[in-house]
Amino acid sequence: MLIQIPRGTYDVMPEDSGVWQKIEEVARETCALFNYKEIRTPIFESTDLFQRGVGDTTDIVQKEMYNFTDRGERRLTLRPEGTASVVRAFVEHKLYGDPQQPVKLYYIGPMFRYERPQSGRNRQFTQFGAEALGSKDPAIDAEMIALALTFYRKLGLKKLKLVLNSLGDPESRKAHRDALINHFKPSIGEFCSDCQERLEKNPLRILDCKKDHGHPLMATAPSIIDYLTDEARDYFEQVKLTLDAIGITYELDPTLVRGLDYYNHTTFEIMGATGSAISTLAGGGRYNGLVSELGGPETAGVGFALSIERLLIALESEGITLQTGNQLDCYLAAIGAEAEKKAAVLLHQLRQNGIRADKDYLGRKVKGQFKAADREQAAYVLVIGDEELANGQANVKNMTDGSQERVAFDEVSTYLKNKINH
RNA sequence: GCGGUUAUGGUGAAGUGGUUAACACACCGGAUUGUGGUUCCGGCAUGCGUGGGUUCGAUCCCCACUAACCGCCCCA
Repeated sequence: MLIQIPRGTYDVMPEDSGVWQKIEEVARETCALFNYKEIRTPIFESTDLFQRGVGDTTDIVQKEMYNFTDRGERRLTLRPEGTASVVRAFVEHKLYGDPQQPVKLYYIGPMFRYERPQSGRNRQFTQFGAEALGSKDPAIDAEMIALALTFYRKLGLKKLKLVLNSLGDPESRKAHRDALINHFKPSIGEFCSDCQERLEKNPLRILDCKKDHGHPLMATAPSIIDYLTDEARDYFEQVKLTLDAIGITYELDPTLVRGLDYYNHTTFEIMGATGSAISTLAGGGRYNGLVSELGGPETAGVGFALSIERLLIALESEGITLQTGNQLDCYLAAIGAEAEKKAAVLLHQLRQNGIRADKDYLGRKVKGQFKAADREQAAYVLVIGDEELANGQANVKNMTDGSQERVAFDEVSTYLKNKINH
């Protein structure tokens, strides 16, 4: 039996890789615009990093990690997300001592979670994320959001919705958590089994439940907003004011909870238009305790991550086709053995002059060579036969309008360079 | 981890318990002895996800497995 690709993974085939390259290019462009520098960290890390960073009680750590032991008995994990690694590197390389503060970083790369695959959910998926470490200015929370939105808009997405919430500082969170437990506990028997479990583990999640969302206690549940300390409330106000000032609209959702333990204060999600149930394109927020949790000095941090796979779904459902520009400039069609030799030489010359060129290697007839040129969307076809060899000129055909011209072999490169703009 | 649907060539898909598994697109060749995107003609699955079983015989019936898709949970 044929060996198949592992479950939940996929190949990006040549016909699609141009789109991926384009997306990555726009991501890098956007980061340059916002002055974020790339960081590349390993694809696997110590299991401990994620247990401590992401949080031991999260679903990610409890059931979705790809863990393995290497030959040296080290406990390692394929990274399920990017922030923990970035913070680890930040601490390990003592970037908190860098004169350039805050430290603004981005990454693009594969992440791994053991999950049941479905639309927009894979076991290996690709995240583009950014992190700003070392500043607790609410304006940088807004910058993070602006970066993600700018990236999406550059790609042409229009149907975007920003959802915003604040989880407050640890003090606020604790007060709210206690309030939730008190609110639901007396009648928890009326809720689904999942919610009963959530009561002690993570009462916030009860508010997310789809089964019980009609229960009267849902509407009257205490909102985190009411439990924010003055300081946390003021911080959140500043974030909103900054967003208002730069014209970014948002929707407040006090039930917006993120799945990773490290979040506090601002959390946000960007939703997009997708055909199916999953519409969260990006998620992020502030994680002020994480750096010290991982052994660094008390350092503030904000970040987001977005999935390229989900972005592709959103692009498709908005009917956007990215321009990739992988077309060939020139295809050489040769007739006869002598012409074949000449074509090989010309081909090399064209390429050295920066012209994307190719020729036939299957001994096809002229017609077949033209078909091949057509498939490659070649802008020009250079025909070389006995006649051309005799007078030292190639027959250059413009494939768009069908016109043909004779051009001396020596001038072909210059001729084509003038016609092609890239 | 749970539930539903599905699995035939490069692609989309029809089909039957029994000699050659429709059709369309794509591809290859020819008509057009040196010119693509139009037209016409021809070629193109010893094979119907994998492994078992029932049967004289299975792509079609039964079981298991695997995978994909959709939903739940959760998330990007």
